[in-house]
Amino acid sequence: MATRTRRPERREEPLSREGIVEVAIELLDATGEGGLTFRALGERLATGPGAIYWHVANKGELLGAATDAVVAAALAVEPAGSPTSPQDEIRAVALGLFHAIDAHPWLAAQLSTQLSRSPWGSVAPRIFESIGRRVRSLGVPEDSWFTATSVLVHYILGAAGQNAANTAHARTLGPGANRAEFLDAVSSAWEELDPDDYPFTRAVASRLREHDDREQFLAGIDLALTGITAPHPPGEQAPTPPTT
Amino acid sequence: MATRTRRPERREEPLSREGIVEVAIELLDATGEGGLTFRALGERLATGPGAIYWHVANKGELLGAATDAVVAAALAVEPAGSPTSPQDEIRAVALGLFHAIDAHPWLAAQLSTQLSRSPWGSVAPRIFESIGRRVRSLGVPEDSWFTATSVLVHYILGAAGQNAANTAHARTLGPGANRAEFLDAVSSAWEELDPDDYPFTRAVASRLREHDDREQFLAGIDLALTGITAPHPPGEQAPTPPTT
DNA sequence: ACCTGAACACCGTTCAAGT
DNA sequence: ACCTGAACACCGTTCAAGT
Repeated sequence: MATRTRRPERREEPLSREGIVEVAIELLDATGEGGLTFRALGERLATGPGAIYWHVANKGELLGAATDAVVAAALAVEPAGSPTSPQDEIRAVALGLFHAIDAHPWLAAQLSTQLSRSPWGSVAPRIFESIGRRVRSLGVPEDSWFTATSVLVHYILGAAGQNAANTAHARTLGPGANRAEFLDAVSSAWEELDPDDYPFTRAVASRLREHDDREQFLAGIDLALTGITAPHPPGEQAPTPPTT
Repeated sequence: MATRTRRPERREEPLSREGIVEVAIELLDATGEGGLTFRALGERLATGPGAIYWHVANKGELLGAATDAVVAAALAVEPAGSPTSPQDEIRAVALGLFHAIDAHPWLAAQLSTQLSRSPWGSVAPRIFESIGRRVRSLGVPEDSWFTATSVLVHYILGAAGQNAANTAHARTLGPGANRAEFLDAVSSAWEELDPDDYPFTRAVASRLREHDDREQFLAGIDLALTGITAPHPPGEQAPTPPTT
């Protein structure tokens, strides 16, 4: 859906909103959030900055459309053949978003913007629905649907954003530098914190060094799932049977 | 700590980094992220844009310093007199951040930037330490310290950001409009989604209308705490006794 | 209907010149 | 040491003019 045709170097076809969004994503991937410019975009599309405004209202809308396209693609790859548990499906959806954010680091900031700035847009319901549907299948009481889905979604986006930043930073450390070297640097910085003020952070610093981001991410998902499916959350009633 | 002296209209004292950061926070609160400008800041400080660069390297550093100051203040208010449980302390710290983000809506985006873009800075360790220390007191196995703290921190920042956006949006809806009216609008938008594609989102839409943000936020914290303190997370060993 | 590109009103940042 | 303010190299956005 995102990889239809190579961008037209000389442009035989007229501009289209779809094509503009596609090139915008390429530009964002290649140059980061600051690299998306109406002038740079115009250059890649062999036109001026003004032409784009015929198809897109402003930069915010363009970023929103790019975000929606990437998220829709990431959430579309779920049809696993064999029947799976809701837990496994939630892990799969979470990993889909994890990889999308890793492949498009600009997505992390964009997603928080979309979720908070325009919850009525298409991005928020898409993610919410994808996770929430499985939460419902988990058999948690209806009272907890919203809370449980919120915890999962916020964790997924936050942790995936963290991971993507690690990947991105590792790249800037040098050509041969990898993620392990970057985590090593952060770990060292944390180990040099004041022992009186930061005992905990110092204690987990070493763990940062050896941790597998994907593994770590899934551990967080499982921890949230444990809370969601626990007999009854503190101060709440016992769960009702599944409603599927 | 943030409200020392009113800004010097004619400036008797020389510029100071501390004073600049203080006025930057005022400007951010009053005009939002887009309103913080070296020119606007210079005007409030009765100077030109160039003068600020003597005390602050660039805009990023200024935003980082503003974020750190607000977060430090929010986390400093924890000395509850009576002895409390780690759970209560985590709730208190979470609420402190919740209110700080509500009072300074620009903080939400800034915090994700700080956490992912500069984990070696002061903001990330501050938050991590404040939550992590209590997680440790909960008696969870050391293996889970990092995961548990991550889940809590990501949820807190994500959900608090969401809440702050609701507050901010409600304000723009009109002078008399309140948060309930805004949530009502989002709720209505969700109820008009396609029933085949968005059954879950439609189902929880009504719940959005009646929900108390603070209550909702704390319910998420409790859900995470349930997962963290559950007998043993799936695929992990049994917890070890507390290490405090 | 769609595109062009100059022009406008901004930015962050630099830097010679001042005190 | 610290400040001033003009200047530079950008932005997003608009809009008369073209096809």
